[in-house]
Amino acid sequence: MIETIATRDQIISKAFDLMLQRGLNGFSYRDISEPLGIRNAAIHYHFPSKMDLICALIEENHQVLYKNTAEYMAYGGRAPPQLEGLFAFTLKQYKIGRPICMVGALSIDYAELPDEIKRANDQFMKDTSDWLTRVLETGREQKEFTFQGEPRIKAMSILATIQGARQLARIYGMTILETLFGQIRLDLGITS
Amino acid sequence: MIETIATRDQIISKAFDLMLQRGLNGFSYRDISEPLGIRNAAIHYHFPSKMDLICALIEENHQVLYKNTAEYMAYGGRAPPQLEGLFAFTLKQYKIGRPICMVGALSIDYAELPDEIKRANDQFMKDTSDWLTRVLETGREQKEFTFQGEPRIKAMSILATIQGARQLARIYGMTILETLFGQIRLDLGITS
DNA sequence: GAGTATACTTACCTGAAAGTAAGTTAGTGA
DNA sequence: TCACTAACTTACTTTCAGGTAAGTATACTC
Repeated sequence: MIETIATRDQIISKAFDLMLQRGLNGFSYRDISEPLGIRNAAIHYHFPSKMDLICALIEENHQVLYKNTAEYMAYGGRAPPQLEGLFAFTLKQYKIGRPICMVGALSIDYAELPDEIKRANDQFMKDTSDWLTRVLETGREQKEFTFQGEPRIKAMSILATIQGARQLARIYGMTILETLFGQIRLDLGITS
Repeated sequence: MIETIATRDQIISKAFDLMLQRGLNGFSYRDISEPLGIRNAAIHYHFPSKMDLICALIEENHQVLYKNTAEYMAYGGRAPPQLEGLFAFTLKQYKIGRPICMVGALSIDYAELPDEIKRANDQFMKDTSDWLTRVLETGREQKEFTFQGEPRIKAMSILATIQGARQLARIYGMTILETLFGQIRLDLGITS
């Protein structure tokens, strides 16, 4: 009994890493079971189908994100440190072997995904862009950021840049992330 | 004999579409052979291994790009229309069922790719970023663009944004592309 | 008209993927 | 202590992936 929860958690942890390294179709049950020293059927016991597993991973993604972003996603305070928190989170994920984000991992097969996963993913995107929109609005009011156009669109643009930067980091390594975060700062008129 | 060239071209054309829809591991020989009414072995005849096919697709990507970009990639002239050419090309590709670019299709498995493919891909990225860097330099000299920092880094940042935008377009549809191109224009101080 | 190369096809192979059904074992509760 | 359940394993199935070997039809060459 006491082992069970640990096994389920180990499966999720391993699958989560694999998903954020290789994407939805880039890993198999074997890639999970072998390193954990269990059988494929043990995974099926906890997650009857692969989609059930993916659903659990999206849930896990929420958990990880909210755990890691609670500090900087808090309302109020200065905007620049909140943006820096997003950059730091992205770099940290890269460093611990999770170079792509869940949205990137899902995007290629998005059309074929079940509605449940789509909804969870859409909610995640909405939460993130809502948060960044508020940060940009706050930063503009506080005269910490300067940018043209609507905060919501600028937020999507920054998220797209980070998405793209993570893809480029597969090719060029981590420095491209730091370089492009620097450009985002410059574009926002952050001088320090 | 006369049919042969057509078959090889049909394989490349079909595989190219599939690659830019589903990525490197998102399609099989069957996905190519069935719609063309040929056998898998016919593909193996023209491309002994899948990697041979991928190499040919990268070559095809060069051809398509240079064919489509000859006008706007020409040296000289005003910078804004050249940038618009890149936006128009990206939108066109999306419309004809090629939502992701070759770099995006390869990036997820980049580490495992043979050196030949890596080199070809790196050269492609270099050509593209060199070109965009020149466009930005020209635009700044002509006082058509305003932006902070080095043109090379700003160019990478724009390419990253487009990459990310294409991913987001899988979820939100084509409008997000146009919206984010609009933001890139605003960020470059293009008012018209 | 015979030989040869090209462009395939048919018929196979091996491996791996997801998934299932039927056992097995250890703890739980009555 | 006996039935029950959770958490597995063993052993299997089906499907599909990439790949190969041997045969065949057509056209091209001498």
